[in-house]
Amino acid sequence: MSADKKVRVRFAPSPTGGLHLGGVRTVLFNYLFAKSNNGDFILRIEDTDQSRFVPGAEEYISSCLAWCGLVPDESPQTGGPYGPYRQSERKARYQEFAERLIANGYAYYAFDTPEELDKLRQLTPNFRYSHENRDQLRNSLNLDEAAVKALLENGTPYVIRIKMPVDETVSLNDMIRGHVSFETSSVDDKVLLKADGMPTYHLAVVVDDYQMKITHAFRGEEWLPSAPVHLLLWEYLGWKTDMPQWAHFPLILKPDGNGKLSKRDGDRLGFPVYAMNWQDPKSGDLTKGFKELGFLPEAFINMLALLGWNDGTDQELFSLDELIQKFSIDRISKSGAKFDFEKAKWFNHEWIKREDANKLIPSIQHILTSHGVVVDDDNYLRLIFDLVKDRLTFLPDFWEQASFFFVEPENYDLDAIQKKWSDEKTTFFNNIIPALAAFEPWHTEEIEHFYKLAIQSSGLKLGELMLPFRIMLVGGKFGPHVFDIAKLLGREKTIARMKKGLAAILS
RNA sequence: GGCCCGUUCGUCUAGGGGUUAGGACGUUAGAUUUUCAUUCUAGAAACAGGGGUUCGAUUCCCCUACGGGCUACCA
Repeated sequence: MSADKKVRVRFAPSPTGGLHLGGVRTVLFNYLFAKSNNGDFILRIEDTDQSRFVPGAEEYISSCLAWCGLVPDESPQTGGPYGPYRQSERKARYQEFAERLIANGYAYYAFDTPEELDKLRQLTPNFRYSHENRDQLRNSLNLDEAAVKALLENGTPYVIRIKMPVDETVSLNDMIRGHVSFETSSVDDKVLLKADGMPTYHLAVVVDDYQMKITHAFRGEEWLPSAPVHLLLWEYLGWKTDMPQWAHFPLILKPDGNGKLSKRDGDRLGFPVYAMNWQDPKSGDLTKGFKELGFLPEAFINMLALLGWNDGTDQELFSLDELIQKFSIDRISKSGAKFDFEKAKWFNHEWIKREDANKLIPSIQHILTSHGVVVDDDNYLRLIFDLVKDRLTFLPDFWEQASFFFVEPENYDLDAIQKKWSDEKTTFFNNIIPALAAFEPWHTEEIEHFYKLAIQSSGLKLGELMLPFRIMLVGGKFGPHVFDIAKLLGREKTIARMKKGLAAILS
């Protein structure tokens, strides 16, 4: 790759269901690399497996990227100069290149049926379709030309396989792992073109990366074993000088034990794995996403970025812009990272605290609406949010922490105060309620001062009269500073709640 | 089984031939908040093992162990 080429990277998911957090991290690293190099980020849909195609999955993936703020420069939706961006729509191209490989002796037709191969795999331990036994199978390597021609002409289904060379070493210089090499003899003759005329990943990724002028090909570590196939294809197709630079990202592992994190682990351990809610169109099953749980996209992105990458300092909180500034591939670690939901929660908490409240108001409004509450004063909502945001792990926690501002308490935590109640306290409240009703100005500090003064002159203890006041306004032993609550509730509601609360205590 | 990748506190990680091996999450203990949470302070907690190389290895090399990935007409 010459240095003056514009950086172009791609994320190439297959539209088979929910978008896994590992997928989002791959997107993120691609995106950060592209944007930090003034490059383009491309979304390409790998829909070559028709049997696994799931309707709606492509749109879902785009929505997830949009929510995360990782918007592609070119995609099936937006188009671009190197389309189409769906592999199913590029079908004809692959056939042509597969034939070219055969013509040049780098690939061959294979007529073995899947059933025949299954049988062989059962019968022969460690069966591989490779140089060791390809001359005993039904393919154009051992069939004579006329026989092959006849098979082709009468429509016998076939696949095209790469002919892996014997005893060669292919190697790549991975941007994360450095020099990695493979012996070609130990690699199978992978299928390049399937019987339905669609390419497999191996062919498609090379053809598309070439035609879309991809400069850097990043993917998960699970692809490393098939890298020699791709390397050879770049060479055999005559494009070696245009081959992208490779990087294989470490895997995201399950929190307990080891192994790749899967959707099942999330179900089992009680946390989301998908970026957004995903409803399977066939089964109707709904899988929860980070978005709907109440994660801020900034927190989700930040958490993912730190799973396998750091900037070398102690900083852990980064905005997307900061990440673009500071990202570099060579600070990605080589080893897999276990996903830690506790830490993910911490990131969200931090982002709820630091995010501009105005940005969150629409989401807060949405939460209130879902509980049947309408608040038309955004400014009032912002004041409340600022008061309770320290106590939120997820955005929807706002309801538990602040609903009493909008809905009068129905039940009171009477256990906390009733048994220590006294006539003196009743007298105190009977006096303070009308006094507050006339008190000016209705400001936090002034109310607090006035209330405490009243306690003093009553001869009662401060501690005995704080909690009852809180229970009257809130219903329970929680919430922010009680005089802040009174202030925001307003005089009228405060007085009404005190009266109602006192009645409940005395009942 | 074969091939490939990896290994620093429980977890995410910094570091790198000579350090009291640093930070964060979680955890423990205190303080503050006359509610709860937040916040603050302090503590416990790690270089997989064995060989080299070296005056000196957690750091470089090799082996072993362990873990993971791949091994489909799936990506």
